Amino acid sequence: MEENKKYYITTPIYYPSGDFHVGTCYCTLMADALARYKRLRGYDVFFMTGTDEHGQKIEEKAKAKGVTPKEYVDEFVSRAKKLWKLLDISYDKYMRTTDEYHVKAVQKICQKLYDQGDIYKGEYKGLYCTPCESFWTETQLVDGKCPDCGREVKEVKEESYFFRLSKYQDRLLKYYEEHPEFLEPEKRKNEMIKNFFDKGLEDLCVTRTTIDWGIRVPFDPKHTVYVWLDALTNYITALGYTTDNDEMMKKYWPADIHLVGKEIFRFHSIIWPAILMALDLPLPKKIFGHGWLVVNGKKISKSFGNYKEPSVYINATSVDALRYYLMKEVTFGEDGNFSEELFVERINSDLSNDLGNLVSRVTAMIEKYNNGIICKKENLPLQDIDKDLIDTATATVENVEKYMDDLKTNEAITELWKLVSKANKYIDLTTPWVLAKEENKDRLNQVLYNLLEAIRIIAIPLQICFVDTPQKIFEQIGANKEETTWDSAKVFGVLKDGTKVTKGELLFPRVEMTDELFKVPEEVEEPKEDEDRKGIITIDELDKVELKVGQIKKVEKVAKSKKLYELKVDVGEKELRTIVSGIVPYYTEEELLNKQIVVVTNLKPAKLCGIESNGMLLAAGDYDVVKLLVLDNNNGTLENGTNIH
RNA sequence: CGCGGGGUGGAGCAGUUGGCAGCUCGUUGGGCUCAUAACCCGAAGGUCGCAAGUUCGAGUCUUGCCCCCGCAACCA
Repeated sequence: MEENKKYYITTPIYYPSGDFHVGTCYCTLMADALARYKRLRGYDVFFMTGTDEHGQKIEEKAKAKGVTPKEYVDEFVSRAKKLWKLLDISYDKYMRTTDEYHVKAVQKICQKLYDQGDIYKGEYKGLYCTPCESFWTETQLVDGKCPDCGREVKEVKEESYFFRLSKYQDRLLKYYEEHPEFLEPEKRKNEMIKNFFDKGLEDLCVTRTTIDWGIRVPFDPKHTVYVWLDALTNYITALGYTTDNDEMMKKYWPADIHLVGKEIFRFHSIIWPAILMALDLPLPKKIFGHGWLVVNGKKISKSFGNYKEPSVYINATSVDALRYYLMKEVTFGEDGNFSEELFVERINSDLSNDLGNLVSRVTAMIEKYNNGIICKKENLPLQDIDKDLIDTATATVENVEKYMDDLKTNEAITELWKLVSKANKYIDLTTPWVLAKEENKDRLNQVLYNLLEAIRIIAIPLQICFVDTPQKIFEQIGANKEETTWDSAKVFGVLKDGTKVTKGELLFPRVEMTDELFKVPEEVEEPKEDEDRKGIITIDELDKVELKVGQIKKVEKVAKSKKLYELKVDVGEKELRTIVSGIVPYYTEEELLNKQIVVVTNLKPAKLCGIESNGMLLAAGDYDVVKLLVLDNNNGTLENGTNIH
């Protein structure tokens, strides 16, 4: 067993521009599980999470809310901490890039890199939209114009400082080759090499003059430090790097694992190691890029209607249930599917039926047949089924260790459930209720004791994943502290004779899937009020909208697009109107042909995929359902071009 | 030819270095009554997207094609 070993694990520091959803929780929960595992194994764990609080977006968000950037991020951080508390995240430090020590350390790092020539002054060339204050690349432009506002962009040269990333290309590649475990999963490493190294790394722009909300560059204060040197460095500044008090740095660096989402894997696998090389610091041992959660098969997004506050799931079930689902159902490193139906299914079958029911039936029998007292008989012969149970139990923890060390979290959980299943089967094979009837006390007690031991051995590694349940189990089976240590789970026969067992409340009550279960509580609609008021129009304004009966005469798919039809519509004019409409997923060409529909005829023309659209079809629905407003005209009396009031 | 991920029994997934195709749920027949209508045993159900190739042998390697998803674009 490794003595006095340390384990430094980090999540990314989150950017306070959006809301947390189950996907964001996923990363932190997995990091938490790994941290808990290492603590159980006796490691000195330092687990850090936090927020990346500078940058233009924050400035804008704060402005929109009418608060200072600092007030804005403070508010966000307090919400984040509340969520982590709800999820029982066992972080040791919450890192904030606005903290004084970080700001100072980043400045020192910049200065050092500048002094040694790794940062140099250059020119950043880009296409800039002044009203939007944004840079765009050629490919992002729409018809050569700003994709946000449609206005002209101009080429701007901005004085900037660059980090000599290209200088480190060969060293990085060599490092990857010599340390195959450095970047995982392997497919993501390959992606990096293929996408970036094969093309050659370019030097990296690390300062901006257009952003005010950031750390000042010490040798040129009109510049602020851009995200790379500000955010990535948090992993070392939090340990006191560059300060006199750098004991933490000595103790915990290099990090054992940076857990990051696949979208920021690139920064962590290329830029961050290069910065560390420049600072002459050892590299983290592993950077793991996990996948994303999709909800009901789709990316989590408010516009898909599949976004919910994580608390909705927790309040309807339990923290342990959510933690279980994410750890068991998602293959670590791959994308995973979260669906409410599957979530309920897992709770009922795995947690209620298998685990919860096992504890329930065993504790009930001990109370019923032996007044809740454990009777340990040391000298009774073991039958084959006993040996089988004991062998499985004593092997379980070592298998869990093996899988956890390989970051195969779902396999680790599966391993535990093999023992759950074995114990349930053992009850059926030994039929304690028959033994009780036959008054075969010795065998009955032996069987019940074996079952309690199996439960104890299950509950110990369960602490990796669960935060409440293991304690409840320990209380029910009367296990004390020494009987719940990690190593005690490798030994069968730890619980003492005479221990009191108490059947407690159900660990996991079955959950019924209803519409109400995961209902989002009615929100006080704060920002909407203003919009509503703005949304009210007068009858005169309504009259401005010209609605006419139109008939679709010709339908053609727009080749370049997945969603667009080019329609020729008769609205009673000499020529047919060309209208481009994004309803390919909802209607076939045949369905549309000759339909009479409602058309907005005085809408300003717009180009879509190069085709000018002159009007708009009215339709009901959102992303899932779209139904055109089709006119009921079975007599054929309604003429195309008729006004609609 | 923009980049990437994926297509495995009804559903959700696993399949490490190529070697008789697995898991959970669901369905179905039976057993049990200690337990949260829970538990246990048995059964049905797959030409592993399509086609070709390498091989004694391919879900696993190569090539081509089809489809889905994400980024991007766009959603009038």
